[in-house]
Amino acid sequence: MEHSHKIHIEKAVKGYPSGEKIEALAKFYQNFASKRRMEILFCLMEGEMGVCCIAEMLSCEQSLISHQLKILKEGKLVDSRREGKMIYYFLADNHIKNIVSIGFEHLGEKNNEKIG
Amino acid sequence: MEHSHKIHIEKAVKGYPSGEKIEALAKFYQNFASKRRMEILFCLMEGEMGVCCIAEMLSCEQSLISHQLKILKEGKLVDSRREGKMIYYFLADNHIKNIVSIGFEHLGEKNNEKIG
DNA sequence: TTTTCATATAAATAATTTTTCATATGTCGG
DNA sequence: CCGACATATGAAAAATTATTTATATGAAAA
Repeated sequence: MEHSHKIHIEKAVKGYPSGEKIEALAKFYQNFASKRRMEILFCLMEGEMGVCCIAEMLSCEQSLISHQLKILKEGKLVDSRREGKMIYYFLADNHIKNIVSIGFEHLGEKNNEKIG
Repeated sequence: MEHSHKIHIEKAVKGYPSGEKIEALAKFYQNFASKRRMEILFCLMEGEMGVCCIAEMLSCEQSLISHQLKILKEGKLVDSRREGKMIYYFLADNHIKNIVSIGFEHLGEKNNEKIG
């Protein structure tokens, strides 16, 4: 569980997946494919946060954030809990953080135009 | 270089990135966020392939494939080389394969509704 | 129970993306 | 050079997604 990802990866790519799987995968990545949602995900990286707080941080309308949170929740990237009137959202699992980070790493490397 | 991704990940997530970086990241993931493009990427997983061959495999128009390949190329996910009249496309680097695979893994785990 | 605050939702509009269709470009064989 | 094939491209149409606006829901406080 602590060894390199490589092993899993090799396995995952074997063969040509079904149309359904490919579609699901594209849909999954769609969640990460908007600036707004990515910003929301970054807000939640440090821990849970209420809707209006997110809206403030990103200086945009509450209903917009609600809409995007709904998408993220349907995609199981985030989950929420209620506490009084407030509803706190949080990342659904560590994978999400990792996936964001791997993209981040990738862009970093591209920008550094690595020589090695 | 062969040890777990974890270390990089932790580092990558520290702090709140600039709007530009977040936008770039979202744009990067956008490449993976369409069924069509994901299919193309899977076509190229095994090796390079010509445009018309991809179009045949995915049974859709050549110009559609060209358009999508252009997007993928601009995003540096793929690159191409000419050989006579044909133009062969291939994945730009291993990262791409890995990112697809990690999403794949993730969906797999979700579907298995892991207990552990 | 009325008001207020936090959030959700529905419907309309705006913006973006995907697909198609027609045509252009580049390469090869003759 | 010409015709045929592989690919690219531009512009219009179709489809999808994001944003706004207005309103609804639900919990708490008065």
